[in-house]
Parts: sequence; structure tokens; C-alpha cells
Amino acid sequence: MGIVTQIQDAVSQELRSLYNAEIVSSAIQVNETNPEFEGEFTVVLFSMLKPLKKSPDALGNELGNRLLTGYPQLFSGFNLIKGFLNLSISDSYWLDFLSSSYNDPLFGRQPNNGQRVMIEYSSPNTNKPLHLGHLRNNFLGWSIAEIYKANGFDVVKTSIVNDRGIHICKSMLAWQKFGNGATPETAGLKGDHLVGDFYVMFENELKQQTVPVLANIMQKSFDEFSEEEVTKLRAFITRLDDPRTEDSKKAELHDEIREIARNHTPVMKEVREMLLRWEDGDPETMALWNRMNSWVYDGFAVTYKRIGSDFDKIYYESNTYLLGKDLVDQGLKDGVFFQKEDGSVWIDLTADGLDQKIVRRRDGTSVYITQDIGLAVHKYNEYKAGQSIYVVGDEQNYHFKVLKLICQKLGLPSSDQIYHLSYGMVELPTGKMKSREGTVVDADDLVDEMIRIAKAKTEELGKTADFDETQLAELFDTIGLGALKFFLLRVDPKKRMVFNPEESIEFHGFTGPFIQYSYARTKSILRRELPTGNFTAKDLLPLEKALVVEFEKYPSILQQAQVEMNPSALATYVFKLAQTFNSFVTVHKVLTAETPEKKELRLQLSQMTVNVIQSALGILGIHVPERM
RNA sequence: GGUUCGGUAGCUCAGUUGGAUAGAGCAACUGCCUUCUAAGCAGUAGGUCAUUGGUUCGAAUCCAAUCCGGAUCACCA
Repeated sequence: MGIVTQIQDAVSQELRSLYNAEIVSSAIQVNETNPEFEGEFTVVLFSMLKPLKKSPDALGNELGNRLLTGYPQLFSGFNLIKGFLNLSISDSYWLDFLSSSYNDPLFGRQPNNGQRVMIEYSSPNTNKPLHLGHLRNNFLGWSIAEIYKANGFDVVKTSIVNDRGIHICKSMLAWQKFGNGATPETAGLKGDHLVGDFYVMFENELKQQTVPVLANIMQKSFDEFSEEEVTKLRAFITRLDDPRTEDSKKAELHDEIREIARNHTPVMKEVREMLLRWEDGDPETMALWNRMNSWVYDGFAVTYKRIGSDFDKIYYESNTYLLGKDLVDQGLKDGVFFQKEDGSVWIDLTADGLDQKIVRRRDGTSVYITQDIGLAVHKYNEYKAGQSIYVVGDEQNYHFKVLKLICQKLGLPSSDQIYHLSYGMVELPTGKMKSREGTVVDADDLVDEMIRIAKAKTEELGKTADFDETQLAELFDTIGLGALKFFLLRVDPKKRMVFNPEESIEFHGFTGPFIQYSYARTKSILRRELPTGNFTAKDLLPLEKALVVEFEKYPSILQQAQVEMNPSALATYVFKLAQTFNSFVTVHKVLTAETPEKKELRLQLSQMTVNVIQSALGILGIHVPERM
């Protein structure tokens, strides 16, 4: 049981025996004591004053004395400042805690609780390589999975690969047109990059072909457009010509018009025809699709291996996109859905503050949301997970709100436990990344760059003269990826973040390498000598105590990270711990301590520092170096 | 426009169910390497917590309004 809980229980107990008052222990406010005052924990008394009809001084003194006499093994003193009861914890409590925990590499982790959770993340498209946004997603998803495992959950990591649809056909068509039979081998490129290059080629071709179509539109020649489109276009143009229209609005209108124009280019017609052939199972199209996808998977495998992402189960959209169709019929029967005159099927969510949402097109094909409902059921049938977490960017907030609501209305199992872990976009100083325009930070390039910087910095410091090639390569990997992962995980997931390639990656301060360095330094002490448990210290100096206090928080931080689904809590914590250890170790000698008792104590502190750092960084997916 | 998320130091971010004088890192400036690793430590400076009003013993935190920024509001995924 954590120290805060123990204090709460003790206070609750004493309030009962002193005043016959019932205050549940969880309602008692226990904070860390402000550094300027004596003590480690503070009971905030204000909320109790009224119900107990006590003055702050009277209540504080009575309660403080009772705690002191009733729990001598826990408390060593108290002081009272206004309504704050500052409690000092006895050194023997901290020392007992340390000696029973320092050698436990699993400290902070919970035993299995029998609950299963599915975590879906990464979910790439097979028409382009992974980029910086995917990295945030992968690091988050992987780390959330580890956080759940540490808290005793049984975790199934999944990914849904978006391997079909019009965007895939774009790469395929470009390869047919411009590829000259290129393969990853002949091009000397990773498969995912090769396919991505063709996607960009398609977009360039499309851009060129859009120009004349756009010109026609602006001259109001609407021969090839549907009635609906013509109406829209006329309206847009009228507003564009209106001098009162704001410039920002004009840009939006231009985008709308361009979007329509794009659909009327010859290449878009070709690509739509290709999609139809795919859906018909045309052998030649399927063969090309399979071939190009396999290139992409080979490429992804390399990247995933480098960044340490893995999955227990991978779903492919080409296998799952027809799921959910039966559910539409079921929902119609149950009156959850309704049908419009044209035959399309909808759900009305206006009562829940949302709109009407289509679940089946009039031609009978299903839409994105229907596939997701089907997949949710499929996943449940396969794994019976009580909770299902989707790590997906915040631009899909609306989609997941709708998904959960529909699942609930259909009465699907565990639909109350669908959770969208929504994270913010990673932006560049120049603005948003757009794959269409090629302004993305490629994942492989970024990892290369990080490792290159790690190498340069390490060589500059010159501490690794005796490392061999393999050791060096491993070290650069550890540091480079450690810096990158920590950088992307230290921020609250739901906040969008700016990534400046020039400045963002630091190796000093609140960074992965700082913590790795603290670990390596501590390890160098423990390489010389390990704690034995043979001597028992009697008291703690302030910096020694600060470390133990920090250790004691670890289990509750792990728990908090799970409840909030927030790895950044762990990142902040482990940084603080490393900082505390560094302060301690620059002031106090470990191996040449004043007495054998102090030496043993400090070796235990070092051992536990190493254990907790390794554990916390491990959960963030960051490795630790023995030396750096 | 509707919905929704955000706005904290020059920059990047913490800040627990409302608690004491709002904290880190970077950048700037001072010191500290015959010492278990200076990728470190100690220190200085830097704030109208977007604005206004409210709730109360107490508000960065809760409520309302306003301003600014993002996302979204497809028979795309």
C-alpha cells in the first residue's frame, strides 16, 4: 500500500475515534509538502473544519498528536501552518521500504488482474512509407500497451492495414504508366519508398491534368459535369467574384473547386476503373496489387523492427471491408437504422447532438464506419477483450464518437469500453505535413538522422574508445532512438506538437539521453560494487530521503499513466528521478562513503535508481546503455 | 456557422479530486572537472496562467461570456 493511502487511512481512522466523524479516506487531501516547510506530506484541513466545527489550530494539533502517538513507525513529527498539517515520515519507514524494494526489478508492476484489453495502433496505408506522424502513433500505442501490461492487464496489440481503396490504385496506376517495370531491387529502394514515390508521381500527374479542367470551369464551360456539380460550381464562382468575400474564404472556395476538377481528369477516371477491376477480382490487377503490397510490407517490416513496434494480430482491410454489412440488416430490423427512399441506410444521431450518418450507400456498398463496426465485432469475437483502445489522430474524433455510439445502440458487447486515444498532429515549423505535397518527414530518414547525430555527439565526447563496431552501432541506436521516442512521448498525447528538425532534438535536459546518461553513470558505480544487505543505516540525509520518496511514487505513477492513458506522466517522472539522483551523486560519495552503513544505503539507492529507470524507460520503449 | 480540443516564462512543455510564494528543460548570464562518467551539478534572470465577470476560506484548475488558434461537420478512408 502506498504511503499516501496509509496516511489517508490513518487520518480517517483518527477522525473517527477523536470526533466520531466519518470521512472516507480517499476524500482526505494529502499533498506533498511544499519544500520550504518541514515534512514530506501535508494533510489539508480546510474542508474538514466546518463539519467538525473546529478551528485549524485545534484540529491540527489534536490530529497531529494522535497520528504521532498512534503510528510511531510511520510518523516522526508534525508542524502546523494555517490549515496545513505537515507530517514528517520517520526515517525507519523509508529505510524499511528501501531495503525491501531495492532489489526488485519488477517494483511498481501489478500482478495479473485477468482483464484483457485490445490496443489498435499504427494502422498504415500501403501507398506510402511511414512518416513522423506514424512514429508518434507507434510510440504511443506501443507504450500504452506496456503501461497496461505493467498494471496487470492482458494486452493484445493490433493493427489494421489499410491495403485497399482508391489511394492504393493511384500508386499502382503510376507504376504501370511510369514505372518501366521497376522493383525495389532494380531501383535500390525500400519497397515502401518505391511505392510512395509512385504515389507522388500520380499526384504530380494529377496536378498537371487538373490545370486545364480548372481553366474550363473558370470559363464556365461545364460540359462534363453532373447537374449537382454544376450547381455547386456556379455558386462557388459567384462567391469568388463577390468583392465582399474574404481572402481566406476565397482560398477555401478555390480548394472546393479544385477538388471537383481533380475528379474530372483522365487519370482519375483511369484510377476509378482500376478500383472497379480490383473489386471484380481481375487477375492482372490483383497480381499487381499483391506484388506492390508485398514490397510495402517488406519495407514496413524493416522500419517496425528498427523502431521496436510489433503486433500480436494484424488485420487487413482487404479482408475486413465487407464486415459489418450484416449488422446493417440487423440494425434495420431493430429500428436502430432507417432507410431513405433511394435505398441508402442511415442512423439518426441528432438526439445525441450529432448528425445523421450514412451506414450503407444506395448501391449497397458499405462505408468506412460500417467496416469499423464490423471489425469491432470481429475483434471482440476473436479476443473477447473487455476494453478496446484505438490510437488514432484527433482528426477522427467525430468518427470514433459516432462509432462508439452506433455500437452502443446496436447493443454490441463491450461497446461502452471503446476508447479513442486521440492524439494531436505533429506539425513542422513550416506548418502541417501533407503527403500529397511531399512535405512529410519520413520515418526512416528521421531515424537515420537521429542515429547520425547520436554518433556525432558520442564521438565528440570521446568516451567510447574501447567500444567495438557492434557495441558502437548498438549505442548510437539506443541514444538516437531514445532521444526521438522520449521527445515524442514526453508531451501529453492529446496536444499537438511542433517538431523542428533543427532544434527539437536535444541531448541535454529533459531528454532521453539525459536519463540514459544518468543510468550509465549509476551503472558504473554498481559495476564496482553491489549492495549486500549486510549493513543497516539509521538515518537519511535530505538528498537520500528525496530519492526514496521518489521511488515510492513509482507504482502510483504507473497506475496514473494507465488510467489517463498517458505515457508522458511516466516520462516526467523518470526525468525527475534521474535529476534527483544526479543531485544526490554529485554531493555524496557512494563507494567511499563515511561509514559502511552509508555505503550500503547508497548502493541500495543506486541499485533502485537503476531498476526504476530501466523499468520506466523500458515501458516507454527506450533502451538503456551500460556505458555512454 | 454547429461541435470539439487547446491558449501557462523569449521557445518547448509540466502543473493531480480547487490548496501554501505557479514549476522543468532549452536559449541568456555566473560558478564547479587531480574526484563513483561535466550528455552532469549549483546559481542568476525571465510570469497580467488569453481577457472579463462569477462561485468560496482559497481559482492556472470549476462556471459563464468574449478573443485567438487547431480539428471536424463526405454516399473518402
